[in-house]
Amino acid sequence: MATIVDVAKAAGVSVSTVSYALSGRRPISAATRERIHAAIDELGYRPHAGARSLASRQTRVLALAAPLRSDLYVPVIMQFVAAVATAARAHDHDVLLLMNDEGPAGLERVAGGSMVDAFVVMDVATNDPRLPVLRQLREPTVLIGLPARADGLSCVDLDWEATGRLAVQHLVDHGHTAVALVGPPPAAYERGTTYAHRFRTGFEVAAAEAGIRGLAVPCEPSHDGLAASLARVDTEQPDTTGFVVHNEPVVGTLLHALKATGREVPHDVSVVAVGPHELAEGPAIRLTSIGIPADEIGALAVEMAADLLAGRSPQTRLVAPRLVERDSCGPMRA
Amino acid sequence: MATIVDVAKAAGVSVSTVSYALSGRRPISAATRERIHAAIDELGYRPHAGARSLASRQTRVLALAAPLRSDLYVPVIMQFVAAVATAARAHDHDVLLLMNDEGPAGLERVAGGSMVDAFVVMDVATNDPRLPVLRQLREPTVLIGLPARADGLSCVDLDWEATGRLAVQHLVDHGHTAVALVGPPPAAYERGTTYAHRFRTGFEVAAAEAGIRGLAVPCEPSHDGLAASLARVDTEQPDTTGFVVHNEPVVGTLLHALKATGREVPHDVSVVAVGPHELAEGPAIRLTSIGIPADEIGALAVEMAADLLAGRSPQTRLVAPRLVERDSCGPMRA
DNA sequence: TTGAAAGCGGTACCAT
DNA sequence: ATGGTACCGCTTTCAA
Repeated sequence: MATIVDVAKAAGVSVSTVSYALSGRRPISAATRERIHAAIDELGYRPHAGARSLASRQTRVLALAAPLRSDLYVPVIMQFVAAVATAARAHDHDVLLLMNDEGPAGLERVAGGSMVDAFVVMDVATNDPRLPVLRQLREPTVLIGLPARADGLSCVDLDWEATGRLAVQHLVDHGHTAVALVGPPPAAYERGTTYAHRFRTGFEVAAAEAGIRGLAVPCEPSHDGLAASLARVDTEQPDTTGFVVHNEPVVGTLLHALKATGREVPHDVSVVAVGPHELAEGPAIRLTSIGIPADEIGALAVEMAADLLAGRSPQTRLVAPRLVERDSCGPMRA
Repeated sequence: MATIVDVAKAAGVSVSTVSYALSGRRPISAATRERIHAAIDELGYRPHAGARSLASRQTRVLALAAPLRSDLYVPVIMQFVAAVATAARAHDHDVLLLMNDEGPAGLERVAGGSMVDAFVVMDVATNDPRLPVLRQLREPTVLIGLPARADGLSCVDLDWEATGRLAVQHLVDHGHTAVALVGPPPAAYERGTTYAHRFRTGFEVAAAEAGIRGLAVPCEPSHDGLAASLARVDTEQPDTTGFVVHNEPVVGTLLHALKATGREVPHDVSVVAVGPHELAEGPAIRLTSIGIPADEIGALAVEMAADLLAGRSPQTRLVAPRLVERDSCGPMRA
């Protein structure tokens, strides 16, 4: 492997000049820069990342703590990961992948070893045990999610409460007066995953404000789970005509179950889905849906990490939900 | 941040002694080791990864090149990623995540910068443009997949051909004489993804050897795509009674479509699915399926990378498929 | 505009 | 069993 010394020799300059030519931190004459770049190309020179991080105290690597566990909807997780990785590359950073199951220890290990410049942390719980650790670290953090207390840390997420309200509002606009939320599994609520709670809160608040009935039931992501949840809705609020599904895996199942029980979408009942557009486009009936802007949020997270590295203060940004009308919502049947 | 010098001072020894106490590359008296570890704990010392990699020429980081956006079934990809990350940690390595869309350049960048010790590469195409690059690198590579020529590189994958044969054999055992493969989308075949071809080959060979009819049709992963593929089967081989689905997203759709056209599973037709067990357990009918042992393969990949780093020669390992009988296969109807 | 050289924090060789 | 120290390859101050 060619080193900076080799490049310097080949270009007939000092190593410092090569270094500066690369970093642009001091003016270099065009001619010199020319020769240096020629030498670099010829030798196939690449700076040694370790040496660089040792001398400069920055790694150009971002740690991404992701939940590779799969009680979450995997395609969306993956979209976040891809978005962060892509954005990181656009900022000339690489991504070190941390699995959430390593917990706080993993963060400390990576930070202590000076392996990364900053952290992006996904799947944040209301009182996440990683938060106190992250606050102590020398490296800045961006959370994807919104914990109870975010002081000192940047946060970015979909505005889940607004999302819940938006879903209800859409059904209200269509005249529905009894709506149900088929939500995430009980485990998601218990774990303190903030998005589950915030969405349900938005759902319930909007229903109350609109003066309609709203029933929220959690749902296990399986055929039987959906059947159980739907049965609950049919029992506790039998005249429900508007459904909000915040549980990707059961979307298809719900549609089949509704049809099987003689309810046509959108003639008899309306459905608003929350999830990626593919999910909404997949079924036979194209679903009116609210997307999860994972790409945008992931990119923002990296942007905000860059801001923190540039010395700016932590901030919280909530992305507004956007509803796409398709074919699954109609006026309430008389 | 405490450095090794601080630790040495605190323990009243030389830095080399601290270094050796940590690496275990030379004997240290129990008493000394004791004092050193006490000092380390007290100071919260962590070796600087960059300094270490500079001096030792190894990073304890593994690069994982993963397809983060594609027509592949995301949950399985994720399972591979999780398995590799977990196994890497078990080997005291971290994972640097590379997205396949960076292509060969990404590999060269990371290798050139001495950022990793080895590569694990997913989603390998028959004549993958990354292969020649990987062969040139100083760092060893393990491919998850099986390209046309694997010389110089280690490979690990499910034995897809055996998987295709196993699926057919199971249907043959139940007396079926006309079977159909609902396969991956055309794009997967065109991209030269090796598993798509190998599976179909196994399917076709086994059908031929058993003297039964076998029809393979690709399938777009959507409601309409499945409808089109099923229509093709119904036209070209109307008496088909055995289905093999090698296309996770349409499994549920296929089941509904069969029912909608009056075919009961397993009474009228049998179905063998290829994919994770959750997929097989999800639908109303529990599906007989052949799993994709992503955890095992991911762990093996890391194991094999460790082998290469230890100086052993590249090898190819194909994992045997395992079929789990559930409720979707019955004897052919008379 | 450019060069020389002192670190950065470890590892591992050479001594004792 | 332990210590001293020359690197590893780059960044950045200090000088010119």
